[in-house]
Amino acid sequence: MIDIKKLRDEFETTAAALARRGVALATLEKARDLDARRRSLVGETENLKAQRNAASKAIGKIAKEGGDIASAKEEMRKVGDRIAEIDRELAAVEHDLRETLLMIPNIPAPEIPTGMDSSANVVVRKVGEWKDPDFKILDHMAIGEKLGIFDFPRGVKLTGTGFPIILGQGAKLQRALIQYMLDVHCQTQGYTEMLPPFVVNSDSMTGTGQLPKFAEDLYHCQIDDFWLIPTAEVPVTNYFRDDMLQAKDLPIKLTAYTPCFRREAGSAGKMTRGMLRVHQFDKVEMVNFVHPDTSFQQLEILVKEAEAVLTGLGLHFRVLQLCSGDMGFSAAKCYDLELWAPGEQQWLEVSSCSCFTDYQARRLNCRFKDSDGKTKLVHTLNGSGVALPRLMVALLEQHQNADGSVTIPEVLRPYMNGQEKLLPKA
RNA sequence: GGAAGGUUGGCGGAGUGGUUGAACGCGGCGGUCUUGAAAACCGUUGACUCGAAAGGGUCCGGGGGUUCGAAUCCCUCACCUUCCGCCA
Repeated sequence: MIDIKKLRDEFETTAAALARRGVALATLEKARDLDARRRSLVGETENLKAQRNAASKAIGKIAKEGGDIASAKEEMRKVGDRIAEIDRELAAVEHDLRETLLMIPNIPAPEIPTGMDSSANVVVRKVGEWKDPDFKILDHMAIGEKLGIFDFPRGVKLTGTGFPIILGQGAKLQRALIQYMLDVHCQTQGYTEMLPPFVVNSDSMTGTGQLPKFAEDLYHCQIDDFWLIPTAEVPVTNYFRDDMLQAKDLPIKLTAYTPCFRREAGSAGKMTRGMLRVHQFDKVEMVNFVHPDTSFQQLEILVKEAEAVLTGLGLHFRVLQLCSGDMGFSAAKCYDLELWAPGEQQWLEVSSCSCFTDYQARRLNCRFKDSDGKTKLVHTLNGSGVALPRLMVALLEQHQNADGSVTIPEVLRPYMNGQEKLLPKA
């Protein structure tokens, strides 16, 4: 949620900044007007309450002295009725205002490029290198077939399309990758591991911004009003919802492995081949709670932390800075990491690292006591570190050999009983 | 699932209808002392919100109710603890 004071005091500049993300002026004007109405009602009801409080105090005194309080009580009852009336209207206005504010995305950082879609994103750097080998490159589906590590048809039988089954040495590789990534984050980057619930309530989904706007992308358990998490960001970030942190504890860096569940309602037919876009996948996520003065610096660090995973695996990738229109709803600034998939001949997004400034924290009501004694909102960041299916795709395709085997990166071998290659089935 | 008790500020913990926004302790902040630190002592210290300010309002797990007036009484929901039942 953006700061309503920004709309109050700096309407023009805020509107201009949000226009870069395609926010309609009318929405902002509605919020501004509701805010004005709200403040006027607050003034009215508070005056009456002050009056009532004073009168009640006096009534108490008179009653103690045995005086007559009947008429005063009657008068205050009327005041009470009026207060209730105003408060009802106030509650309605506040509800509308909140709903409106929840539909407004974060204000983009000034330095990010303007654009409505991915075509305006900027390649910041490429890391590692890729040279096509002198044998015919296979895509991950063909490699998976040779290795016998995927079963898509039976995934459809069990659940439906988009729920692949990973088998044997593939499953083992997946498990090794998860453990490797968590160890990188926890042992060398100062993270604390968390194993959170994979199902959360509506308050949590609202805290991180999935609700109310993106309900159709989520799986919902109606009976309990629970939601399957689309990313570990949801439970991990909500860990500190309605919390008061201390300045000396910041930054707090948490990482979690979880499965992620996404309906991908708007993406039917797009890039649905194999493992490229699925409804359930595994991911390791990093979440930072930081001091507001350091958040954009921390974002640069966070990107490097995600990159370290890919570099360690010897993979070629690029770093994109997203333009205003391509960023997630809550982000002020965002980098994507994309792995090269030679078999697909395309770049695959495996990580998105975002700085949310105070946008999430305001929704979450996550504050901290600064060293100057003031209470402030923390800034939150998160980044994938990283998503597994596409990592698996790129790894298979980049590390494939002429004989159909796939070389296992050295850093993973300790997690795979020393195994050096994935071997084709006999 | 059944029964009983509980939920108060950053933390612990008083408080059962009228100067209680809340005693007391811890922690935090400022100071005295000290070469420095610790200890001790003194002072200070809730959040949110309206207001230019003065000042006002709201908040004692969530929601609703009674009352002129509720942390205090009633209803309801959630959570925690203990006991019983069931179960991986």
